Amino acid sequence: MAKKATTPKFERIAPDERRARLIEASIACLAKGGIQGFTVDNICHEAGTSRGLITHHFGSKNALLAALYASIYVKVLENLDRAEATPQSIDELVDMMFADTFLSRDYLNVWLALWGEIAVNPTLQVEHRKNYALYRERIARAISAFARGKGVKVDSYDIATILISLVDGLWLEQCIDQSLLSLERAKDLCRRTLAAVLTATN
Amino acid sequence: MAKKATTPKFERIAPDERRARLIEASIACLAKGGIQGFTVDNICHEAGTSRGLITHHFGSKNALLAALYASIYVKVLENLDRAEATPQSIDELVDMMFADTFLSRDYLNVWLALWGEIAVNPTLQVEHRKNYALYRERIARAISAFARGKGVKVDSYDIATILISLVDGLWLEQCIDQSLLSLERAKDLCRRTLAAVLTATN
DNA sequence: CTCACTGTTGAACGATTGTATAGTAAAACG
DNA sequence: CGTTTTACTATACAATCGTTCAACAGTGAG
Repeated sequence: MAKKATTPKFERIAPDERRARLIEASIACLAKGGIQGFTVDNICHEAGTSRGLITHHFGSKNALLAALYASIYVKVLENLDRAEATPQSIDELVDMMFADTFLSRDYLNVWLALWGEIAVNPTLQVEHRKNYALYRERIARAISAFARGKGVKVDSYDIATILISLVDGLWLEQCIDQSLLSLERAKDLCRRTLAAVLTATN
Repeated sequence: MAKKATTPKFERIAPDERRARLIEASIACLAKGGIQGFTVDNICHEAGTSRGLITHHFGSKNALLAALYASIYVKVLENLDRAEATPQSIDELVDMMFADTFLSRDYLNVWLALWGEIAVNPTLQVEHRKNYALYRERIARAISAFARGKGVKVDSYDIATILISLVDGLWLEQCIDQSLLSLERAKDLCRRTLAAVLTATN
């Protein structure tokens, strides 16, 4: 036997990178099995680590869930910023609303689990309040810019709230059963509603 | 010791009645702790029975959840039938949408849990498809009747889909954090949107 | 009253839950 | 190279999970 050329028994990486991987694995588990699939066993198996790492890096499973929520909203806001600042048409505006990766059907169970937790967990509630305000802020700005371009004066915050709720509702119904409502028809109905609301405040 | 006047050790009631009570207890558990609170221990403690009864009356916990879902939708449709057939104003129509007991904040976790299950469980998916169709049917009829009264011609199914989604979305946001959106403001935004959509198709 | 029926109990089962912890090993530093 | 640090593994733990099952007991029929 010459030199020891054995492969390392485990990969030792920076804590931030490990945390990111555990969050990613957790999202996959949530997507697959909802909050019931969000177990230490599932997550660590998905991440390819042993079960001790969640406690080591997050302190508890609940803390991991909170970190997961924060991480998702960071990305949602980033994606929004990457999108065009001022949509030129209602089509563009609606597309922007539906564009986000996290509004894919795969994430239905993720959002359902998070919403359920937010309603119960005070820490997440505070986090949500902040994030939702930021989210609505940007949507309102986009609406405001779009309306100004058309020479229309609107209450952008009200319309942003309507639009967000409508998109959430349509997305939800479409996720739950696509045969009842396709994504394309959901967008269509959204465009139609938005057009009506924008001209009504003319 | 004279006659035996001991209180019975348990209450022996008709299977249907027992099933109803177990479903009621299950709803309470779901409301309190989401799908994580939906455990045999919790449910039977809430219902005041021993743990064997769920298997005996439903076969399994999952079957109980399916029965619960069916039971809720029966009541939702009943409530809708009890409501005025043809709303005379947009206010009445919107009030009708928000009126249902099951759109109380207490039921947020119940719906989140059920939606998560529907998306996964094929049996519930079939059940949902049927129920949602019935639900939309009645909403569409109400819209149609209302519009006819106003002398307006509308595509009542499209508008029903929009209205249901909007109500769901607004209700959701309002449940998750009331400080971001109150119920009264949600109704207000709903009225405004509905009015705009109805006049736009004029 | 006696018997059959069955709604109901409660203990027991193995599997799985989240966390604590002792020990291992990879990487950084001198 | 040797030492220190700490990311990491792996086991153990009590608690709880859903389900099974044998025995109990309330109720109506005969």
